Amino acid sequence: MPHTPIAARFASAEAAFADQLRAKGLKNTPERLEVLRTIFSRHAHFAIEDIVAEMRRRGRPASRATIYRTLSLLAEGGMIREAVRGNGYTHYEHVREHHDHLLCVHCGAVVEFVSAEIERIQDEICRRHVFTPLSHSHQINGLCARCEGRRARKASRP
Amino acid sequence: MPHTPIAARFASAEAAFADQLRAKGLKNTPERLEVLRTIFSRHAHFAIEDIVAEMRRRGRPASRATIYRTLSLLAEGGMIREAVRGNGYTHYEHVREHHDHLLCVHCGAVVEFVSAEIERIQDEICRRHVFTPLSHSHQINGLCARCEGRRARKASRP
DNA sequence: CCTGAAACTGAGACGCAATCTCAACCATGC
DNA sequence: GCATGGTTGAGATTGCGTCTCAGTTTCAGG
Repeated sequence: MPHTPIAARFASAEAAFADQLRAKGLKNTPERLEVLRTIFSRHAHFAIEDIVAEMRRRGRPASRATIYRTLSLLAEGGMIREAVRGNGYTHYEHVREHHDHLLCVHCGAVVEFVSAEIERIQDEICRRHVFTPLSHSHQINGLCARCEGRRARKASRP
Repeated sequence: MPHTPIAARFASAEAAFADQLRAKGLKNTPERLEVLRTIFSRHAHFAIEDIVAEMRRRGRPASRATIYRTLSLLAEGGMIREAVRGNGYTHYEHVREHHDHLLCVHCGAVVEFVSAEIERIQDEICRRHVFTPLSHSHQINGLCARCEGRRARKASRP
């Protein structure tokens, strides 16, 4: 196993997960480890089906129940989070530095954005409402430059 | 702040809805009108079940299918919008001035908030990405004061 | 007013993501 | 050994939301 940045993050995630499990008196099982590895080895955004498929491909299949359970644990531990809801099922993503999403409703493109200022204001709002934030989703739906251009070119209704 | 002219908005919503239906060659039925009235007569936020229950109480029951269909039409016409997703089912709300939501993941309570500053930053972000915003959802999930207190009390005796 | 084509409704079947159940299965400590 | 207590997976279950289709209603044009 080479010492790349990816491998490093990978290892620390494994360690963090192990700690979390130990702290709760839960067991560090091959299945759980494999879910973690599958997620962190490649996917930035992913749906459950991606994980199911990839684990099967790797010859380490796990049941949906186990994957859902592990995903909950990982989300609890702050290593992944629900990213985008809509269109039927939920997408997750690694937790990296925080960011939000622009979603093109026409072509489905996703652009990430970050705004420290928005984060700050959110905290302020939560304080004002005596509310303990756990997560948030901030998603702007609209048209990316290309799709907007394409639509403008077409004649629009009167 | 002036008192909201509920009756006026009500009438204009009916007219707007009628126009929308006519424009699409759809029919203005008692069921549709009743769904509109039920929504606008009281509910700021509501789930489908609220509408089902209230229409039954009023002696004008409608099937879930009809209600879902009408809700889609109203959303299309911009009179209501999906407000909060999570905890299983979707909440809708009237379209009024814009605002966003705090959702208590424990008891399901919803608090609204507005931030002109956040709106401004969003516009700025869209400009920077040459993105045409159509709608957005901004939702902070966490624990309201009451649920946080309850949890803290419980945690003190594991 | 009629009348018929087209749209609408309701009951229930269905689809589907997510959750739950439970018996068999470890891993660990005594 | 074997008892304890968490884990797994297959499949059942839940529950929101959508779809189907036969019977009903609307409304423009006669």
